[in-house]
Amino acid sequence: MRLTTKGRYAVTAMLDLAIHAGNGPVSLADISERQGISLSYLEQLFAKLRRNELVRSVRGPGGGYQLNREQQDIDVAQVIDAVNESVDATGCGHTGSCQDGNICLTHHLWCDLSSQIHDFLSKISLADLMARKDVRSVAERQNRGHNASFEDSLISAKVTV
Amino acid sequence: MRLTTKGRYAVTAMLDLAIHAGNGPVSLADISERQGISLSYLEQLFAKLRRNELVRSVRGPGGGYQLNREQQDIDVAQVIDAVNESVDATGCGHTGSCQDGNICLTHHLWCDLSSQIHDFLSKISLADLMARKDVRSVAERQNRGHNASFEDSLISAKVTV
DNA sequence: TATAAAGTTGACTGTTTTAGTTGGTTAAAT
DNA sequence: ATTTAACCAACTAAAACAGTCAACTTTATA
Ligand code: FES
Ligand code: FES
Repeated sequence: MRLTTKGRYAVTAMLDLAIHAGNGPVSLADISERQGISLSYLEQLFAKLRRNELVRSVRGPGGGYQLNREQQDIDVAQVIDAVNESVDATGCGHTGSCQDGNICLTHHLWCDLSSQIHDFLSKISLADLMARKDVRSVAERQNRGHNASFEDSLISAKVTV
Repeated sequence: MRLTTKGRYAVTAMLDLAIHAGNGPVSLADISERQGISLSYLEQLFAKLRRNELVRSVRGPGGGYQLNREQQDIDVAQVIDAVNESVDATGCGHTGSCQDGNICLTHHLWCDLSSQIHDFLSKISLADLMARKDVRSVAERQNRGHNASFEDSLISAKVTV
């Protein structure tokens, strides 16, 4: 199993997208600056997120990305799966064959663990994360010194630029 | 976070050790053959397991490794930690500083996930695994064609070779 | 219509980790 | 003395990770 910066970046970026939704599309350049993630790396990640239909893109000036579903309908497991191709703790991809075709001694343990992790992550939506106090305070900090504050972006929702 | 074959091998090997305990020390060569794990790789893993006092070694002919505690006092989390140095899902090592010194947007999420995984794995001991039907049947299969059957090894416990 | 902002794509790179291998050296039992 | 097996250190091939770079397409707007 691998949960590295790739998956973490993806979730962080999606959360950033959720937080700054309402002002039209969010550009990767903005996310890059706010979250400190390489722009080119974000491009790779969003290519996968788009293929998995978690985001949609708007090209051209003023373009960027938007969530393709409601915030409560996107959970963390989906995001990680999209960039990571599975949060699987088994060595056999659930086929039960890492002992020259046979099941190994600990196969069921890793199956259990996998579903444990997946359950936990799939119960957390972007909306849930948005509601957390710690997330909101970090988001506010990140917006200080930028074009718009967090409060602004909440208030000015739907106002065309 | 990383849970790869390294951690899986370690748990599998420890479980093999637990299953074949009672006949005196178990050699890495036996584990290697039964579990299909490279002998040299096992040596590296057991060096770490020994440093973490999960196993003790007996050198010389007839030597090998033994569990250093009761089976119910060794849990899966301890084994993985020993070879992996932490099952940590955060990018900052719990220090809260992967945003140039500051806490990132998703820090708490990864902290929660880390403790979730650790909790799950630390509640499973080698004794628990031994008791599982799927483990016992795999162990029996692995012992067919070898020097001693699983039943034998249970019965002939304490009988010096 | 020209320009610039943005997404899209592919190839490329340095580093780290994995999963080993090779080749020895001790320690203990026969 | 020989054999068995743990111990140890250095090395390696392959993969994954994290990121860069360059070229291209689409589209808003001046
Ligand atoms: S992990 Fe599935 S067979 Fe080993
Ligand atoms: S994961 Fe801890 S600060 Fe980002």
